[in-house]
Amino acid sequence: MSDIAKAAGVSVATVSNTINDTGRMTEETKARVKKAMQELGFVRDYNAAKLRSGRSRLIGVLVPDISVPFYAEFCTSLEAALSEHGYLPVIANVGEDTKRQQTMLEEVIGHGVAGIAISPSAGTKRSDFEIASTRKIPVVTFCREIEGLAMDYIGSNNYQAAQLATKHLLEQGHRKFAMIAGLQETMPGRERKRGFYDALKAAGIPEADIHVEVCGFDRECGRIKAQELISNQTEFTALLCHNDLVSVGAAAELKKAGRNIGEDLAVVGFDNLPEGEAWTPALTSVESYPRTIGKDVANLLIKRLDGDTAPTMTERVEPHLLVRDSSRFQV
Amino acid sequence: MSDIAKAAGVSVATVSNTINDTGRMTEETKARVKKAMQELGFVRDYNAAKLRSGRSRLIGVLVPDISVPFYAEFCTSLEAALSEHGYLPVIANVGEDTKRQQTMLEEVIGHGVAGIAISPSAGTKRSDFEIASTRKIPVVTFCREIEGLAMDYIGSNNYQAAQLATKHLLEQGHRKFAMIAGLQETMPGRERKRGFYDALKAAGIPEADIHVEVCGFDRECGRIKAQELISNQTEFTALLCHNDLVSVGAAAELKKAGRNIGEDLAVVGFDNLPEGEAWTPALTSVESYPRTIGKDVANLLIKRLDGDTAPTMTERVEPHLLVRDSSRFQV
DNA sequence: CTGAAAGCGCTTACAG
DNA sequence: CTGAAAGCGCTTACAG
Repeated sequence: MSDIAKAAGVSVATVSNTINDTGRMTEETKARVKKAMQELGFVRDYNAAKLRSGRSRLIGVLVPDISVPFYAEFCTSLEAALSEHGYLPVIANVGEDTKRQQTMLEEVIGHGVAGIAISPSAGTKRSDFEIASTRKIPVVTFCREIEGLAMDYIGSNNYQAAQLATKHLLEQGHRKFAMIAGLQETMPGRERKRGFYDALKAAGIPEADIHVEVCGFDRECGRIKAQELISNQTEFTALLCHNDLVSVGAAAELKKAGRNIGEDLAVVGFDNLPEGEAWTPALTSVESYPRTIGKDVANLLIKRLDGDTAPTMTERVEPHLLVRDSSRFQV
Repeated sequence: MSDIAKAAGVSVATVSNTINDTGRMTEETKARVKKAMQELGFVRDYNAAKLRSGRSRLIGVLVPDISVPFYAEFCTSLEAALSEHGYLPVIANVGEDTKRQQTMLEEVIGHGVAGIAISPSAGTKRSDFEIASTRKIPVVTFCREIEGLAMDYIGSNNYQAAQLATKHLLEQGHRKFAMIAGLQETMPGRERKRGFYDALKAAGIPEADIHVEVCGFDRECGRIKAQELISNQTEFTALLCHNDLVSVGAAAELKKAGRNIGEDLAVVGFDNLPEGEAWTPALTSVESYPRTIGKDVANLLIKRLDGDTAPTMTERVEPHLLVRDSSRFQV
C-alpha cells in the first residue's frame, strides 16, 4: 500500500480512504490512486484490514455433509446471497459429531470469520456457542432446531410438512399406515414423526394401524427397514419415509417383494430430490426449500452483522406437497 | 497472547513457541502455558499469524456450481483431505463466467489463501493466473483441462470414458448412433464427443450413421435435443449423452415418444448420478470418481505448499463403465 | 531454554 | 481534503 501511495504521490491513509471509499478526497485524487493500484496489481489484504479494524468478510458455514443434496442446494444459495454483499463462506463438514463441531467452530473463529451459519449436530448445547458469543460473533442456526437454544433459527416446518403428507394419504383413502422415520435424536426426525402421528390420531386411526420404524437418513436404511416391514408382514397401504433417499431405498425393496407402488401402495417422502422424481412411478414428496433457507440465513446473518439487535428469531419455511404417481391413486 | 503470557509468567515468544510446538522449551513451561490458554479461552488468530509469517491455512476453491452433484461430491472429499492437514476451504461458485472467475480469484487471494483449487471456466487464459503466480500461490486446476495452460491438472479421462461407453454400445450390436454432446467450449464437452466419434470411426461406422447434437449440461437441454432428434426422425438405436442429467431428460422425452429404452434403444450417460440409477430402466453410466479427484487435488496442493517443485503434473483418473438395463440388451 | 523488540499490511483517530 | 503515527495479534531473528 505504501508503494502505491508513493506512486500516486499521496499518503497511505489516502490510499486506504480510496479503497474504502470513505469519500474524504477529491475525485481527482481517487482516480490517481486507482490508476496506481491498477498498474501495480494491488490486491487488498483482508487479513491486515481485519486485524486492525476487527471487521471481516468471511462467514463460517458448518454443515453435516455438503454432498447431501439438501445441503449442497443450501450452500449454493447461501454463497450467492453472501457474495452479493461481499462475503465469502468458509465451509466445514462436521458430520454428526459434537466434538468435531466444537473443533471446527474454534477453527473457523480462529480464521476470523465475521459470522457463523451452523446446522447444529444432535446433542449441541447452548454453552457450545459461548466461544462465539464471547467474541460477539453472530450465529444463525438452520435445519436442526435445538430445543432451549434461544438462537436465531431458520429451517423448514417439519411438523407441518409431515401433516401435509399424512393428510394427503388420508384423503386418498388410506387406513393402514407405516412410517420409516429418521433419527429421533434430531429435530427433523422427531417433528416429521410427530406430524405423521398427530394427523393420524386426529383422523381417528387406531394405534394398531400405525406402524413406525426408526432409522438413519440414507437409501440403505430405507432398504433395511422395508425388508423388516415385509418380513414382519406388517399391513399397510401407505408408507411415509423420512426423506426421498429413504423412499427410494424402501420403494425398491417393496417393488421387489411384489408390491405395486402407485396402485395398492402409496409411498411419500420429503425434500423433493430429482432421484425420487426420476423413479417409476415418480415419488410424491414434500419440498422443503433449501434455497430459500440458504438465502434467508445469509440475509439474517448480514442483518445481524449490520448491527440489528432485534430479538432472536425463528423462521419456519412453509413446505409444499408435490403429489406424483406414487400416491395419486384412491384406495 | 500477552494476557496468557502474563498469566503463565512467560513472554509472548514462549506462548507462540508453545502453540507452534517449536520444541524449544521444557515440558513444564509448555504445560503452564497450555493451562493458561485453557483458562482464558484462547483462540489463536490465524490472520495475525499469516500477516507476520506469510503462511495461511485457507485454500480457495473455485467451482462452477457446488450444487451440481459432481462438484458437491468433489468438495466433500476435498474438504475432508484438507482438514486432515489443518486446512479449510473458502468456496466460491463462479458459474461459466471468466469475469467473475477473475473477481473471485482476486477476492480469495485478498483473503490470504495459501493455495487455490479451480475448475477453470471455458475461455480461461494462462495470464488469468498471473495474479496467483506473482504471489507464488500454488494453483491446481481440475475437471476442466485448458489447453496450453501448463499447470497442475487432475480430472477424469473423458476421452477414455467416451470410448468405453461407445465400445460397449458397439459390442451390443448397435450400428446407428446419436450423441447429445456437452458445450464444445469445455474440454469435457470436446473430449467426450471426440472419444465417441473416434471409437465409431475405428469400428468403421459411416458418417451417415453418426448423429451429434450439442447442448448444455442439464435435464432441460437433454429434453430439447431429444425432441429435435424425434422430430427430425433421426434413426438411431444407441444414444450417448454428455452426462446423466442430460440422459434423464432425453430418456423421458424418448419414452414419451414411444421408444422402448432397454429394448430397442440404448441410452448411456456419464457421472453415475443416483438419479440415473433410480430411473426405469436404470441408466448405464460411466463413473468419473469426483471423490478421488477431490482427494488428489487436496493432496497435490498440500505437496506444493510443502515446497514440492516437481514439474507440472497432469493426472487423468481412469473411468469405469457401469452397465445397467438401459443398454444391457443385444440388438 | 527464554525474552525484548521489530515488523507483517492495514485502519483510524488526530492534527493540520 | 490529506498526512504522520500508533496499533491490531501474531512470529521471528537476535541476544542472553
